[in-house]
Amino acid sequence: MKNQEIARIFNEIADRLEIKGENLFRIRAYRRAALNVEGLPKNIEDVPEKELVKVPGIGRDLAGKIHEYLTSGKIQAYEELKNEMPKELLTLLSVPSLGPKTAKLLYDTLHVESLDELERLASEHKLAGLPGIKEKTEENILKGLATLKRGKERRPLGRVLPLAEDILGYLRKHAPVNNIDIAGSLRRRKDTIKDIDLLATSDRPAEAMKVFTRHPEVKEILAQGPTKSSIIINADLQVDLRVVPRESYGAALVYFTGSKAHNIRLREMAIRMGMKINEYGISRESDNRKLGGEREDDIYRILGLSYIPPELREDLGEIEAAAEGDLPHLVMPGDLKGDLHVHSKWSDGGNTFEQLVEAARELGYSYIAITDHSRGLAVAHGLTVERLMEQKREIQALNKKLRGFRILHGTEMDIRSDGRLDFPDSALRELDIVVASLHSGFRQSVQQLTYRMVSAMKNPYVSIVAHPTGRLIGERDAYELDMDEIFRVAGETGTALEINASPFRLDLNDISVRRAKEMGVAIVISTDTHATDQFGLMDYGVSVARRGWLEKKDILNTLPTDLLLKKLKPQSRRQAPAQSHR
DNA sequence: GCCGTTTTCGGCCCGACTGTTTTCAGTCG
Repeated sequence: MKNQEIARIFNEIADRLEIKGENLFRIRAYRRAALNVEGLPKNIEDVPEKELVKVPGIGRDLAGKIHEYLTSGKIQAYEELKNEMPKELLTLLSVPSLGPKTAKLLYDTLHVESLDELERLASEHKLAGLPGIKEKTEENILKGLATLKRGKERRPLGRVLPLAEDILGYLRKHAPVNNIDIAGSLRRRKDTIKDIDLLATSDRPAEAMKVFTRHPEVKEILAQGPTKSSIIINADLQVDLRVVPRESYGAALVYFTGSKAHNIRLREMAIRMGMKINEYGISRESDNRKLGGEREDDIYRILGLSYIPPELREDLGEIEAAAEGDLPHLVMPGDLKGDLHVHSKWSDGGNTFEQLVEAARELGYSYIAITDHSRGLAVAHGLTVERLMEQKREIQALNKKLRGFRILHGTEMDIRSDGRLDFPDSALRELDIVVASLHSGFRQSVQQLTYRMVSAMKNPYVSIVAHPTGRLIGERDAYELDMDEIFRVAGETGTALEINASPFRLDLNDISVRRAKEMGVAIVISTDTHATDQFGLMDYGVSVARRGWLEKKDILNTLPTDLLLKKLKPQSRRQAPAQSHR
């Protein structure tokens, strides 16, 4: 998949141009193009050269550069840029408070090109005296370096959201705020989060800020003004609070929810229509008359757009769709009728069937699939065929006692490193549902890994592939897979792909989900629950689905039990299986 | 470098805060 490679190159070109002090709009053009190429729901290699200019933010020049890269593997202009300054210099931009101007200044005057050098010079006070730099700036650079070292990586959504909700609760209780909400990428439910943005209205903003900066978890106050303050909490996470007048709350929510690219598009639209948008509202340019801004919907309505849910606000086609009235009706948490990936005490889960059923019923589900590990996964007490059949009898007996609820009997079957499956077809035939997944050989070649997945999907009994790319956020990258081939075979064989809702997986991710939908692949959202309290993770999976533009109808486990079983492969269980695949 | 209901030139989102500044530049979101 070249989309990411091209996006990375465009971003690096933007970084380099920024340090060179090039035209800011040219730089922005590269960044916007990078975003759009990365978020493109298609493999860029499949886009004909002439169609490239139809991608938003791609004009004749960038289309040429993309074509050049796809055909020759290089971009001449990029190669030339690379010769102008060392790559390490770009790492300076990752230091908070240090931007392109300072990076250029440091490089030009002191030839600083690495973080180590920067740290040495700053701590020896060799920077003070340069134009615009004094002691305080040195201090801030050292602080920024420390922040960077602590690992200011983006954190998994599932780690950050609970922290944000705690702070929100605290402020609701102790600060004089009227409205208060989470904004930023957290509200858009991105899978990783850099900081927490909060937005509030208050009759006593100064006091609200005081309460905020005295939160018991505050480690450091970065900035404190009458309308905006920033703190670092003990979890080493930045939290910003912004206070706006009540009549501006909606406009400010749009503004601080972002994304930046989405906002820029909205503003450009407004300008074309003779209006202006800022965080205080939307107004007419000619006489400055304010047209709206108290409610978020005002902004979209006045621009002639339908309301765009936060998860879609990435400038990846949602504005065009909203203008056409073509936005998807995104799936909602309440649409899910059951969970199709659940572990019990029989393998590495913590609960009995009865406990799992009780917890699932409390969520309003009408089914769960018990999918304990297969024998190959000995560390997780994988089941042998005999145990699997014993489990089947127990589930059948329990199902007879249940009213309005059904346990589906399944397995999370290991796909072995040579592509063979861990259970024979004669065993799989006995199950309601077969979830297949990889647990080993992650470093194999793209061809071998793809072959294993494809082999599994071609088996007539394999209904779902779980956590298809194997990524663990912040710990392990996705396997090297030919995703287009995976999607193609999934569509062809009617195998569903899973959005694993564990916040450390969220796999498939948003971009893949959207691609999968384009290619006609059915999706399920499952929690991979190992203990009853993990059923609640489903909402994270729903967030991914929403960011991937999925509607209720795109997701199999929004169906009632009978329809689900009809849609799941194999569609007719009584038919004799085709020649089994090994 | 992109883009067009001001369309092939001349615009391009906008404001808060900080630190360095006598009025503003840099960074951030």
